[in-house]
Amino acid sequence: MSVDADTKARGKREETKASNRQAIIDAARRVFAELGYGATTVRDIIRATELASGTFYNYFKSKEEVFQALQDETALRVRPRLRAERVRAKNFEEFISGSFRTFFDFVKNDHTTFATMRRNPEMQRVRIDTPEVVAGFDELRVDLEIAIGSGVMPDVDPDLLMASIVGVAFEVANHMLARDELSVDEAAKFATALFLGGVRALPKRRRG
Amino acid sequence: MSVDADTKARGKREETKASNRQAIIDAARRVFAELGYGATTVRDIIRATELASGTFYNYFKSKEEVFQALQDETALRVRPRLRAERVRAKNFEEFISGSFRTFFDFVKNDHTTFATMRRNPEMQRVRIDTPEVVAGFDELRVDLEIAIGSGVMPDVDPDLLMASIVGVAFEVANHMLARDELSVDEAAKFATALFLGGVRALPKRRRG
Amino acid sequence: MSVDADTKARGKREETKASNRQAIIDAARRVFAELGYGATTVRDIIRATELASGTFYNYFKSKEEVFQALQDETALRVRPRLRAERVRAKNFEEFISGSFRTFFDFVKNDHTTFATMRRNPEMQRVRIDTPEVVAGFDELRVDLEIAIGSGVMPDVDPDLLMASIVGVAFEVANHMLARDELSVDEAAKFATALFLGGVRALPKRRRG
Amino acid sequence: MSVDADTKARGKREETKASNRQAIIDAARRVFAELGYGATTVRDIIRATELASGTFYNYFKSKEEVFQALQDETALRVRPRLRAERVRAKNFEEFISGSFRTFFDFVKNDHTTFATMRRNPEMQRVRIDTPEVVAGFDELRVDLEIAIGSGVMPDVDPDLLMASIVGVAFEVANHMLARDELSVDEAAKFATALFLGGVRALPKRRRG
DNA sequence: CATGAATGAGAGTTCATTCAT
DNA sequence: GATGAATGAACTCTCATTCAT
Repeated sequence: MSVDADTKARGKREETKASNRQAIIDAARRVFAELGYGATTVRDIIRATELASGTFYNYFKSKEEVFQALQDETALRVRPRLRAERVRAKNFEEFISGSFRTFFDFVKNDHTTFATMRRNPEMQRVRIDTPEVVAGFDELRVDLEIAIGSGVMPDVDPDLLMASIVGVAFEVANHMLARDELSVDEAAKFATALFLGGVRALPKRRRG
Repeated sequence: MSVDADTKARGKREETKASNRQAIIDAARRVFAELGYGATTVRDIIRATELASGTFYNYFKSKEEVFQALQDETALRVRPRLRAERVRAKNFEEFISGSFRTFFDFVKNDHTTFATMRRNPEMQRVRIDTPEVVAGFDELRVDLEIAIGSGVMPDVDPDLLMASIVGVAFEVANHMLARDELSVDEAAKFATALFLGGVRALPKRRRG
Repeated sequence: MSVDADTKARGKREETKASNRQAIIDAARRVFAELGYGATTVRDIIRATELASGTFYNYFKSKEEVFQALQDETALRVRPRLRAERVRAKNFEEFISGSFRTFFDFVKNDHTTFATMRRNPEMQRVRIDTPEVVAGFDELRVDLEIAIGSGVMPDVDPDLLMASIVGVAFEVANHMLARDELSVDEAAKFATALFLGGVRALPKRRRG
Repeated sequence: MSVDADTKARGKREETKASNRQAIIDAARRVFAELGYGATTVRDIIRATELASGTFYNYFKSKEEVFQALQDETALRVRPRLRAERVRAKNFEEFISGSFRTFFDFVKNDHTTFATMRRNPEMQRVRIDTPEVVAGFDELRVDLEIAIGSGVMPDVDPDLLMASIVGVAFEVANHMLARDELSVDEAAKFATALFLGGVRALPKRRRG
């Protein structure tokens, strides 16, 4: 067998492998969105693929692991966009406005993923933040600290500001999905105005 | 056996009946806080009481139901306080500041319940909102609408404002629990300032 | 409900409980005998009872545990008989002869149990000694030591003598079951003669 | 590439083929010794080699088959030694003494194999005799019959004598491994004396 | 012939729920 | 109304085996 053939063989194998992994993640995304995290079983996920039950375990150890992979994948898809937006920002308004607009845009267009975080059959809203998601929060906090350091923003508590932005982002996104007539633009304008007006009024940090 | 004893016995029994229900709820609160909602089983809950497994079903139909009862109990404990605070408010500042202060105060002192929303064994943050909790959000929205109607507050979108308040409240509460040195007072001051400053800047509602 | 009724209720319950446990052990005995230890699954055992699958786990944690219970039950049934025989013995001949006869008798009449130790579908012989069985070996060793101490038997190594008796007992029993024409009496006579003749020739113990 | 290299490659390949089989058997021996027969899976065995899972099936059909191959290999290593010892024997004493000594010697020095028969995770002793091992027993029986035929030994039941010898051999070997201070020599002396003394006392065979 | 991912039967086990006591 | 064992559907996961590469 020539090197070429070998390479091709390897290529085919790894291709299948990657596509199977993706198939499982995609199925998981759909099923989580439909049933909610708690009610979903590993069986539900494989049933939603064309793979055999055992195959799931070649890729993930458990429901938790595939969920995490799913959240991480999502986070890794949004985070660069958000970062780019913040880096490009020339002032605080652009920083805030770009962030919210990008996030709401993503939520509107990647409905399924975000829905996972929201619904289950018992009508309870569930939100789970995986480490990768939390890392995205952290990135925001760091950028806020930089903005404070460079004088673009007043010296407020970056932790609490980050928390507030995240809280507003998720809750408003939720309402946007629930109320169809609310556009990305309106949602972003609302959240941006709240923070532009609010930040000026925030207490300056104690120096510890 | 005297009539007194009989009466006492009857009284005792009804007391037991009520206290069994409470015992289950209390056990559920502890177990949910320890294991997280998803990992908790009905068995775990009864094991944490002195009752037999069958007894559970004299009071609740399922894990979902007891969880709901638990959340409802909590919500019913906070909601009147929050309502009272808002009713007593003579202006928008008192409205906002009283709400946040009351909520953060509750979170700090009723740690366990709020923890349920945060912990699970995989270090992920989980938040579940039951209908009763959502009803509390609704109450806030209604009060916001009243405040807008009476001119105490500018005519902003009450849905989005409510969502923002809720988002900030939960996220900042989370940070308060994570960062021990952050006091209820500081947290409340931060959130209050954000909204006092922010609301003025919010876009006025379109008339539809 | 009167105390009587209470007692009766309790009685019925515990009766069922005990009989279920016994039903599982009996089924296990049959199934192990037929399939051998290795090939037997917990499911095979419950299928051989009229109980539901989950019920098994109210009584035993695993195949190992039920097997042990089974072996122990057996050992506890034979050991007293063997002990009685040895205690009744007025000399070494009666000691040995009574032991072998009792053991072979038991094997012949409790065919099923002993078979468990012998066959599995791959034609391999399997023997598993649980702690309770080993305890029976120990009892024999202690009785041998007593016999040596009282001068009834020469001062040979009781460990090795016990091991030899056990080895001969199991192997000869095996052959007795394989060869139908071999009677308990013949088997016992053979083994007894071997040890009566052999013990005299054994090396005396080194004094350490 | 020269003819030499080609030849070498071919030789290497066949060598590999043979050595793969041996590698599997060796791995099986180690794994069985560690986990016991029942708990060992084919996966455990291949994991203990450097081969891929599919490769296993080029050499063996199942766990049973590799176990059998392993036992056979072992039996084939001991049986010729035992046979040689018995053939060389000039009288009954040498016959018996040589057999036990050889067996105990083997057990002491090939610890691992014998351990398979003894250990399992639950502290129970397990003994499994494969057909090849049983064939070794048979060889002994045939040699006993020859010895009887040639008048070297009294006319006792060769089946039962063989069974007794095997029983004593395995049990005493077990004790030898458990009690470190017991030497091969002492064990062999004990077993030999038992049978030398015992055989004289054994009942003569009925003529059927 | 080696590889190692896919397969899917089936083992072990859990658990909400029922129901005789 | 309390009890707790029985139930059995359904889940998680393993593993021998196959087969495309």
